[in-house]
Amino acid sequence: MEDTKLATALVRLAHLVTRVYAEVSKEFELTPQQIQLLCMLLGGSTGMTEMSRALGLEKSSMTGLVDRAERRGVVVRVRDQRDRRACGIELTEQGREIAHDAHRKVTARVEGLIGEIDPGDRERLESVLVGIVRAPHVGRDLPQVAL
Amino acid sequence: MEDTKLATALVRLAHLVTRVYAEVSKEFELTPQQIQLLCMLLGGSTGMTEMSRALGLEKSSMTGLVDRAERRGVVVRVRDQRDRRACGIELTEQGREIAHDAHRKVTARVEGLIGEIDPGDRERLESVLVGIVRAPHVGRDLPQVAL
DNA sequence: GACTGTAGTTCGTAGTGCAAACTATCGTCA
DNA sequence: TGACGATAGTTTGCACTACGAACTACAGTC
Repeated sequence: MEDTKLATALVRLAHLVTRVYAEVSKEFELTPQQIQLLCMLLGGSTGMTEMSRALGLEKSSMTGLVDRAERRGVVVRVRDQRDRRACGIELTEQGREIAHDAHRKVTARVEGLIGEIDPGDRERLESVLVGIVRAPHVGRDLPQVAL
Repeated sequence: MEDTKLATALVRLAHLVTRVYAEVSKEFELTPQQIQLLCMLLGGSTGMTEMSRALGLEKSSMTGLVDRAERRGVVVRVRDQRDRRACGIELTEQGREIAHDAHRKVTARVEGLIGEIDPGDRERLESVLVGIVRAPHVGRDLPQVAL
């Protein structure tokens, strides 16, 4: 009988946030994965391999993801001059706008989920969560500008 | 410049939990959706429509999900005697075991993520999170035995 | 210049999720 | 009783996600 209530609440909360994410994505007629890609790119453009590590995907999965995002005009592949095998993924103007808007909307709605809470509780929650999210075994492969 | 740090941390947490969920699912050679279905059924068997509402899916999506779960021998469809259109979804013995194990593993690993925190903080957090997860605009369509 | 490693892509497969159209049954009301 | 609208599930076609294995093309090295 471990103390499992907190973990359970966190899991449920995560599911909730995932739904918010999905709903916001739909507003832009993009998938959550595509939106995540865009938000990640706000932290700067990267190559396919690096991005696939950041997203926790096989690189073969990246190809399709970027293909579809490119078809929608939100990113472009830019051939690397020094290494002609590699290419960078970059946001288009439209992609950047969407990324910002989506980021704003998601955080706003998640704030809405949280609702009114005691400022002290908020701070405590914040520090605990930031601690979790920054944990070493976690951070390695984790996004910089996640969302 | 709203206070967005907490929301951002929550979004990242959601992504983390999603990964944990995916990793645990893989240990059972099932998909996260299938595991979620099983965990939900721990709260009692239901019909397709009710479950689709609980999972936030169209009922047409449920058909396939249950088909595949049934093929893997973790659930069965049981024709309703009173209403011959309807059918209940029930866990098989194997399904129930997997559901319990997966539930345990997920909560254990999420507990691991949380790490050491002050017992007072823990209680505080618990009550805050439970409050959020139970919020009215949320609970309506939400799982009972979520995870 | 051959060799090994790395960056991305291609292909086949399984699964997710939707919307629209459909089947079968239920409950009601005339 | 028999027509009718509502409800429970299924089917179909589509777009997307994700994987692993095999592949192409280039890079760096010995």
